[in-house]
Amino acid sequence: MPKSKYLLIYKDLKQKIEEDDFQYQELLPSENSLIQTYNCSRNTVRRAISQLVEDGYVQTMQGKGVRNIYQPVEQTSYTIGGIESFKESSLRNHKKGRTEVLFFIEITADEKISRRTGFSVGSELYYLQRLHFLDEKPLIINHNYFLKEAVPGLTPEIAQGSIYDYLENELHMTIVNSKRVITVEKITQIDEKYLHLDVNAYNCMAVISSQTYNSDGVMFEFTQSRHRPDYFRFQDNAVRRRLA
Amino acid sequence: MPKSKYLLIYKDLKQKIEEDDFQYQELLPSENSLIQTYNCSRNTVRRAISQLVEDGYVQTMQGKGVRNIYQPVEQTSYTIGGIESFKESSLRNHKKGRTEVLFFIEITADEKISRRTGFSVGSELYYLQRLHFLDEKPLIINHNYFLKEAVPGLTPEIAQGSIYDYLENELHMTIVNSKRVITVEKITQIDEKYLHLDVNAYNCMAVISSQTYNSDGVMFEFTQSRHRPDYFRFQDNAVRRRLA
DNA sequence: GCCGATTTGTCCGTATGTATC
DNA sequence: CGATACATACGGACAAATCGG
Repeated sequence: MPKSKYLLIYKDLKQKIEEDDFQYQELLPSENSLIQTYNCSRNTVRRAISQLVEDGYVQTMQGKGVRNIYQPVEQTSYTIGGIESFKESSLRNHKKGRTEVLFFIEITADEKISRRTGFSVGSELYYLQRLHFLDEKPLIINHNYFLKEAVPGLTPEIAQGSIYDYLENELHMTIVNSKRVITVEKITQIDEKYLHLDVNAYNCMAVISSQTYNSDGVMFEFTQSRHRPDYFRFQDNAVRRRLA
Repeated sequence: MPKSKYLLIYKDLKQKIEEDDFQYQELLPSENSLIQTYNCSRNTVRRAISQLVEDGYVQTMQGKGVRNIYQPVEQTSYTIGGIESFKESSLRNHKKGRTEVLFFIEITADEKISRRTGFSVGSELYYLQRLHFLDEKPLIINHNYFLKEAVPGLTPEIAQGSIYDYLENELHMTIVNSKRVITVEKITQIDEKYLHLDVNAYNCMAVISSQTYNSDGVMFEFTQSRHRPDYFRFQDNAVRRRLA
C-alpha cells in the first residue's frame, strides 16, 4: 500500500488506464483538473504522470495534454522487464513457478571471477546454479553470485524459495538498482541437459547478465540468467531525451 | 547545446563522472553544495541527479548522500540502449556505419500486417528492408513500416542515409517514445543470405520489435530489427520502484 | 541511547516560459 | 489575440534516514 501521495495518484491513474477508463489516444484530464480531483499540488500530479510516461502508458504533449498510449500485451509468453524476482514475474504472468537448486558453494573471487562479475578479487561469495520452472517446464538457468557479507546466512533451502523475499523481508535489505546487459550466446552442455533443448531447433540462448546494488550502494549480486529462446520476451519502454 | 538549467547541470555532472572526477563509490557533493555551485534551486539539482540515477551513473541514499556507481563498459561490441538511430549508435561506438536499402514499397495494412505492427487496417504505409553495415560487416537487417501520412516524401535515397535525420531535421518531427520487445528468433533465409551467417554456428537472431511514437502521440513507425547474435549487446539500467 | 547536524525525500505554492488551439 | 495546457524554475516547509558526539 503506497503511502506517498504521488504514488497513490500514480497507481490510481495506472489502474484506470488498465481498466480502459480512458480510450487509446484519448487525453487524460488536465493537470489542473487532476489537482482538483486529488486535492494536491501541481508538482505531485506531474510526478505521478512522469512515472506513467516511464511506463510507456501515456505521453505528454506541451500545449495539448496527456495522451493515453497504453495497449495491453498479449500474455502468451513470459514477459520480463523492470527489476523483479522470478517469483514476482511468475505471479504477474499468472503462472506457477518453482525453483530447483542445482549447485551451491562458497567461493573466493579470483582474477577470472572478478573480471566476469565485477566483484573485487578476494571477495567471499556464494555461487549458485538454479533452475526455474514455469508450469513445470524448465525455462531459465541462473548462475548467481552473492556477496557473502551482504547476504549472510544464505542456504540452499532459502535459495529454493525466493532469495529476494529473504533479502527484503528477513535481512531488510533494499534492492535499488540493476545494470543489465542482454546478449545471445551458444547453448552449453548444462543448458542442454537441464532445459531439455534440441540443438537442431535452437542452438543459442538469451542471456541477461546483471549487477545489482542495494541501498548502501554496494553491488551484492551478479547474475547470469540464461533463458530458453522460444520463451524469452523482454519488454522495455524508452523515452527519447531532450537534448536542448 | 542544452538550454534548460537542469540539463546543463546533468551534462556537467555526467561528464565529470565519466572523466573520473569522482571515484567509484565516492559521494558526490551534497545537494546544498551543488545549489551553491550551480546557483540554482534545490529542485533543479535534484532533477539533474534523478537523470543520472536513470542512467545508472549514481545512486541516492537518504541521509547519506549520492554515490557514484559508474563503471565504464568495454567497447568491444556494438552496444545499444535508449532510442537511437543506427547512425547515432555507430558514432557513439566509434564505428563506421553504412546502410543499404534492399526493398522499398508502399503498401496498405491488411489484417495480418495490422496484427503484426499495431497499425490499423487500411493504413497507408512504407515498407522497407534495410541492411546495416558496421565497418563493412553486415550486422543488422531492419524491416521498417512507416505511416505514410506522418512521414511524407520518404524515398529510397533518404532511407539509405538516416531516416531519423530526415524526420527530425527536415520534417521537424520529434521522436518521443518507443515500446520495445526483445526476443530470440530463428534465422530466416533472408537473414542467412544478407548477413552471411553460418547456421551451424548460430541458428537464431536477436530481434528487437519496436513501436515508435512522435510528439503528436501518433505511432508512426513499427520496426523489426534483426541482429547478428554474436554482435548483439543490449544495455539497460533498471531502478526498483518504491511501493510504499 | 539521545540529541543535533546533515542529507535526501515529499509536498506545497507561485511565477514565468512555451506550445497549442 | 486570449485561454488552456504542459515545461521550467524558484523558495520554503516538514519528514525520514544517517552519522557523530
